[in-house]
Parts: sequence; C-alpha cells; structure tokens
Amino acid sequence: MSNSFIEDNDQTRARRERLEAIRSIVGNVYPNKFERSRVTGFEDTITAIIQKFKDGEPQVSEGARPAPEELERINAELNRISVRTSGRIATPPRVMGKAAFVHLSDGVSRLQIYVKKTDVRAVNNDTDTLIDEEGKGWELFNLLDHGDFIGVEGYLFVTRTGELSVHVRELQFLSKALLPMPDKVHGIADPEIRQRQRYADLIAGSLKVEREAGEMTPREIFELRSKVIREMRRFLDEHGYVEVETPMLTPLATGAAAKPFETYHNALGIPLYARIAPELYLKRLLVGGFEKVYELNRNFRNEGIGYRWNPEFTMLEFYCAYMDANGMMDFCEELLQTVLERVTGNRFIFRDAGNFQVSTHFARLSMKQAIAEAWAHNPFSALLGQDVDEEWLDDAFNAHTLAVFLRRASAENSMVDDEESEGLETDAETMEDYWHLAEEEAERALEEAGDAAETQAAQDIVEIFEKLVESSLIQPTFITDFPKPISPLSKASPFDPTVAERFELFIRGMEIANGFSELNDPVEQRERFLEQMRERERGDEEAMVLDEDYIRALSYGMPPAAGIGIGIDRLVMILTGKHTIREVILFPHMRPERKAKESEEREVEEG
RNA sequence: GGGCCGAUAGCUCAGUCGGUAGAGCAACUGGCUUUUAACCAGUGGGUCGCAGGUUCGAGUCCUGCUCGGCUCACCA
Repeated sequence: MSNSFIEDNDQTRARRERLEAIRSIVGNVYPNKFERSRVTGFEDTITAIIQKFKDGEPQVSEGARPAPEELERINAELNRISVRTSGRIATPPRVMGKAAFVHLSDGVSRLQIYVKKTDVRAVNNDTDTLIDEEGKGWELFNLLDHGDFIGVEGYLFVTRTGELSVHVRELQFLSKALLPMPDKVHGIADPEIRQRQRYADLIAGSLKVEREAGEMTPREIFELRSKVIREMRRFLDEHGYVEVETPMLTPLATGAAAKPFETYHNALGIPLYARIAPELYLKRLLVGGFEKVYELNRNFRNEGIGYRWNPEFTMLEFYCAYMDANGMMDFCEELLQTVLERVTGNRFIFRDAGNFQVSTHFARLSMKQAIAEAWAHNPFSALLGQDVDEEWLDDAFNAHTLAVFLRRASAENSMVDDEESEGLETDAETMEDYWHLAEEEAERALEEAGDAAETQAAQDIVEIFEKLVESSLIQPTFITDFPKPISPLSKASPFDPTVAERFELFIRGMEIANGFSELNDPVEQRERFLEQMRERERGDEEAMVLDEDYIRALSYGMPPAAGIGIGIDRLVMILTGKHTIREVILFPHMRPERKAKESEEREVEEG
C-alpha cells in the first residue's frame, strides 16, 4: 500500500505494517463508534473517571509506596467497578514480558491501563464480538503504537505504586496514528509546526510527560480563551445588553482607520469589503432603539502581521445609550475584573506575575500628561536639557519637532547592534544635531501644512505617545484626552474643544481597548467625514470613508451614548502570559506552506 | 523591505582548531506478570536546507539562494 502523503521512513513503515496486521485480527480498523459506560454518573471519559476515582488513591509521599493492607482495602472496593472508556495511547507501551502498562488520554487527563497477556481479549470490529481464539488480545495489544486510539473494558484498581488504573479485559482497536507522535519529553519546539499544525501542537501538549511550573498546554490556553469570551457575554447579558450580528461583508470599509480586504459580489456586480469594524452598524441600532447592544466577533484588516497583529482578530464592541466615556471606563474596568475573577478566581492578577501586581484600580492619565511624565524619565531628556509639559506640547511646532526627533533617534538606534550601541545614547552632540534638524523640519512642515496643521499636530502627539509612552504602560492604564482630529467618530470633551472625549486602555504595553463618547450630531459627523476624505486625498490610505446612510441614520436622532471595542486576542495574550498573538489564535495566518520541491518548480517557472 | 539569528537521524539537540557523523528519545530484535520519562542486552537509521567556491580534505571557512524565527518601519 502506498501512502504518498506520508513520509516514508522506518517509523511510518512500522506503523503501516502493524495496521495491516491489526486488520487481519479485528477486521475493520476504522470502526464507527465505541460506547463508553456511565458508572461515574456521566459518560465515562478518562477525565470523568479520574475526577470520580482519583481521590481513592492512597496518599503517599513522593517515591514511597502505599502499605499493602491499605491497597487491599481500596482494591476490594475498586475491583467491583467495571468501566468502558476510550482514548489515545499517550505513552509508548511499557511491556514487561506478559503484562504491560500504558496511559490513555482524552486530551485533558490521562488514565493508566494495565494489560495482562492471560486476561485480555480482542474485539472483532466486523462482528462487534469478542474473539474466542486464545492470545489474540495480547497479539493485538502488541501491535499498538503510541498515539493509536483504543477502547477498553475492565475493572478499576490501584497499583503497588498507588496509581488508579484499569485492568483491561476487553480491548477494541478504534483508529491508527500513521505518523509518530511528537517527542514525549520535549514536545514540538518548532513554532512553525506548532502554529501551522495546531492539531499536532494540541496532541503534543496532552502527551508531554513533564511540564514546567506554570506552563499552560495549548489546550488550556484555548479553554481559557473560551471561558473569557463566555464570561464577557454573560456579564453583558446580565447588564441588559443584546447580542447582535451585523454584516461582515460591507459595501464600505469604515468605522476605523485601516486598510480593508476587498472582494467582489458577482450577482450584485459590486465590490464588497471584509469589515474593519462593526461600529457604524451598531450605532445605527442605537438610532433604532436598542439602548445596549454588543457584537463579539471577527474584524479584518489588510495590514502587517506581527506579534500583536493577525489579519483577522476578535473584538468585543458594545454601546450603551445615555453613558459617556467616563462611565464607559468604569464599566470596562468592572467588566474586565469580573471576567477575570470568574475565569481565574482572581480579581486582577496577570499570569506572568513577575511583571505584574494586583491592581485594584486602573490608572487614568491624559495623553499629554503621559507624554510629559515619560519624557522626564527618558534618557534624551537630560541629554538635551529640554523640558516637556502639557503646555509645551500644545504648540504645534514643538510637537512636530519632538515627533521628528524621536523618529530619527529610534531609526538610528534600530540600525545599530546592541553590542555596538555603547556610547550612542550618551552622545549628546548627535542628539542635539537631531534636535536642530528636527526643528528645521518642523518649521518647513508647518508652512506646508496650511489648513491641515491641526491634523498634523494631532498626528504628532499620537506619534510621540506611541514612541515614548505606549510600551511602558505595563499596569492597566486608561489614556484619555485624544486629539480630536484623529478621532472622527468621537465627541469633543465638554471642557476642551480640541480634545476628544476618548480613551484607550493599555496593559503590558499593548492597546487593549478603545472607547469614546459617540458623536451623534449628524452635521458635525458629516463634516468630520469630509475632513477624513480630504486626508485620504492627501494620501492617508487609512482615513475613514464617508458613509451617507450612517449620516441619514444619525439624522433620525441617536441618544447620547458611549461605545468601546476590546481586543480579545490581546487580552488573552496577557491572561496567558503569551508574547505573540499566534499563541492565542488556533489557526493564525501564516505564509502559505511551500515544500522544497514546489519552490524549485516555481523558480523554474519564474526564471 | 532593513538588521540579527537559525536549519545536522522520525523528534530534541551536541559536533572543539577544517581531518572517518554523535547522544537522548522514538523505531527494530530478544528478555522481563504491578511499571511510572520502566529496565536490561543488541540492531538499523544521515542529500549535515539548496547551489557554487576555497582546500589534499568542508557539517565546520567564503558567496549566492530557499525556508523559518526575532526585531525595526506601517497597522488594533
């Protein structure tokens, strides 16, 4: 039999040959079902059996063995209990002549089975009956490989070393692993295989013999993710929110600053875009009379891929009528802390505890305050003797100078190797040169900007914030008071017309949430959209697109409201201590897999 | 796209100064009727990512390429 899709080596050959030998004993090697018993009160999965009977194991210290009398007492009880259960063979069989031990896994837990040559009988899968012939059970067992699926029937007992086990009387073959299992000690090291072949990653996590303290298996990461999402829904439902689903394929890509994926609808004959944000649809629902709505689903952005970025990401977005951004910060904090408490049992503890403390309250800081504070602690600050405070930043020339300076300084730093960079940071002269160059550039830029000067200043402040502050916001911090020109869907602050009543939540240096008091004046909204369109014409590909229907909706009247988007993937990164988004997305997007042969063919074609 | 790092047995990795290709696990054969990453004895397994170059001799040095990781720039 040829399996061209399976690499041919000594391991795969042995497995294939044994599959044929198994076939000659049991008939159908891919039977359709295996019924598990219900002695635990539920379906007797391995986890159910472990949970129900594990407590019966005698308590002994590491390496010690339980007393024989105690074993006898426990086993007198357990031996009366028969179970039928099934799973993947999770260890290479430990065969000792005429008996063997092996562990079965259901992906979560593992249960040891004990197979004795004289006690085990095989099931014929064609007739679903026990095979009479002597020795067939043991013969079948010896053809099993690490990774195969089997079903067993037998009675419970505790071994001399004190481990709960099943003494197998019936053995049924259920499915073959034609590929060898990942290394039982090291698991899979190659991140590419782990992410591309998540199934192998999940198997490896369940088969790995030893784990480092605090190490989460992939299974546990994705179960935690599932719980986070479930608890978010529950919290919102409890607070009167209605979950809705709005279009993912949209005629306009708007509601956020991002490049969309484009596709084409044949029947309508129009382009459609994968949504970059559900925002404008959800606010149409506020117009329609929903006072509290949310959507928890995917958004798509046709941009770079990196440790914080996947082309599709999961966002919780919700809106609450009659609330402003300040109320939304309170609610967001309560939401996150409640979800955390329900998922992890702690109010706010991050997984890599080394960097995090328990925070009872999230800090709040205006963007310009945050910049001023960060600058005071920045090595460039002392070097240049330049003070930065909120008033200083209000000057467009100053803001642009600082933005350009940071751009130059960081570009220079990134070009230099860590080892060679000594002296660079302390080189005051170079830094002063950069500063003067930045000042010259700022002067020119201000002249050229003309009526776009306000937008330019806003972009400068944000750029300074991102370069200087963002990565240092480790503890949960709300940054407030965003410049208005870069917040086209947000209301202005009632205290400062140049500032949007908008906030972003940062944790571990990442933006986790973005919310604001929603702009509900259709006249001003239209103006803001038009300003965005002018930005687009100036070359900003990510400026928003005017949505006339949305303006019409606002014209029917939308109540004052606050809205927020919370990045679920990034939140899960923080909760699991993972440093790349690909670890918390089951099937992250990657470059298409190319085998060596194919790439050679490509080269020939292209060459 | 730029910079840095990597690719050796099925898996995880070592390989010194350029001199016959190594270990553990896995596989195979034999032994062992309560093991715990079982153990004991033995066996097989390599296009050292690909293509050139230097050299008497290259896993090792040089050049180009492929694939991957990290990182910087754009982006949530």
